[in-house]
Amino acid sequence: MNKLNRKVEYALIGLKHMRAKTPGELTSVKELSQTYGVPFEAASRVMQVLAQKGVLRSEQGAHGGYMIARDLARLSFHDLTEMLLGPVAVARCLDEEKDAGCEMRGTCNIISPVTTLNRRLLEFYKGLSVAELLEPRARQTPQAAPTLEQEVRTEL
Amino acid sequence: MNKLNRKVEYALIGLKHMRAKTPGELTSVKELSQTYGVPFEAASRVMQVLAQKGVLRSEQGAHGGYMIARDLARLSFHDLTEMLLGPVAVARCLDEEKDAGCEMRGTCNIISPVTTLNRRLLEFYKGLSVAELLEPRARQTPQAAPTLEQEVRTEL
DNA sequence: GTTATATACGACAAAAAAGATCGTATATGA
DNA sequence: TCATATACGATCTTTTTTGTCGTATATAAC
Repeated sequence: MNKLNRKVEYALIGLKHMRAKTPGELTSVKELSQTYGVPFEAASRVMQVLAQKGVLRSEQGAHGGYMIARDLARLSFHDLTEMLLGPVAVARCLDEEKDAGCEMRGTCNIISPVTTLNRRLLEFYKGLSVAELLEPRARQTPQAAPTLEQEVRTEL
Repeated sequence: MNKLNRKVEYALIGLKHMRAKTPGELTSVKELSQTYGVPFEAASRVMQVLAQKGVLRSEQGAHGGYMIARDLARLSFHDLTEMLLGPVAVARCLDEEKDAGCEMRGTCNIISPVTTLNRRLLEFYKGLSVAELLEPRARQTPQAAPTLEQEVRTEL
C-alpha cells in the first residue's frame, strides 16, 4: 500500500546524484543508468518530465544532460509525486479523472474517512521537502527557508 | 502510489458500521456484504484477522457476527495497516521478510532518503487514530485520551 | 555537412501485485 | 439436525505497475 513508486525512486536517485555535482555540471541519463543500474528508458522518461516541469534543465546534443534548476528546499515531496504520478488520491473516487463512477455510490459509508485520510496525507507530503529527504541533517519546510535551529538537528 | 488497500477499506467500512450500533450488538459479514456491496469472502477474511488481533470479538453460530472489542481511539492507523498488510515499507529493501536482496546493493545512493521517508510516514500513521479517521470531529492521538480542546474542533 | 550522442514521446509487452473466489471445516442457536 | 455463522488454505483472475521497442528531433564535435 505504501510502496514507493519506481518513477519517484528514479527521480530521487537522479536528484541526489546531481546535487553532489558542481553547479552547471551536467548528468546524462546514461551516466545514471550505468552508475546505479536503473533502466535507461524508464529513468529517461522521468528526467524528461522533471525538465518539462522546471525542476531540471536539459541540454541536448553531444555532452548534453540534465542539471538541477530549482531550489529543492522549495520543492515538496507532494510536488514531486504529483508531477510524476498525478494527484494524490487514496481512492479512485477522489481522483476526478480516473473515477469511472464508484459502483457503491449511495451506500458507501466511508467517503468521509477516506477524504480525511487523503487530506492528512496531502498535508504530510506538502510539508516534506525533497531537500530534507535527500539531506536528513536539516529539517526544512517547503516554501520556507530553514531556520538555524532546524539546521542543527542530527541525522536519524 | 498512495492508493488505499482494499483490505483496509473493508476494515474501515466494517468498523464504521459497527461503531454506529449499540454496544453488544453483532454485525455479520453477510450484513456488511449486502449493505455495502463488498465481496463476502474478502471482507470475511479481514474481519477474521481483526478478531484474531483483538480489535473485534467474534461470535460463531446462527445470529453470530462481530463487534468492536477495543477502543478505536487507542488504535492507530499504523496498527490497523500492520495487522492487515504487514510492516510499512516504502521499499522492498526495508522489509526484511520480503527483501530478496536488492540488486543495486553497494551502488544505491538513496537508502538514506528512503529510510527517512519510511520513518516519517510511520510517525504519521502512528499519530493518526482510527477513531479520528472515522469521526473527523475529534482529533485524537492514539494511546492518549482526547482533550476537551481537541474534541471541540469542527469537521473538515 | 555528417556523425555521434543526447533528449522526446507514442505504443506495446512483460512482470508483479492486488483482489476475488472456491472448497471445506467448525461452531452453535433455533 | 438444520440453517447460519465464522475459520482458513489454495487458486484463479484482474488490475496495476514497470520495462522495452521504435522512431523522431536537437545539437555539439569533427
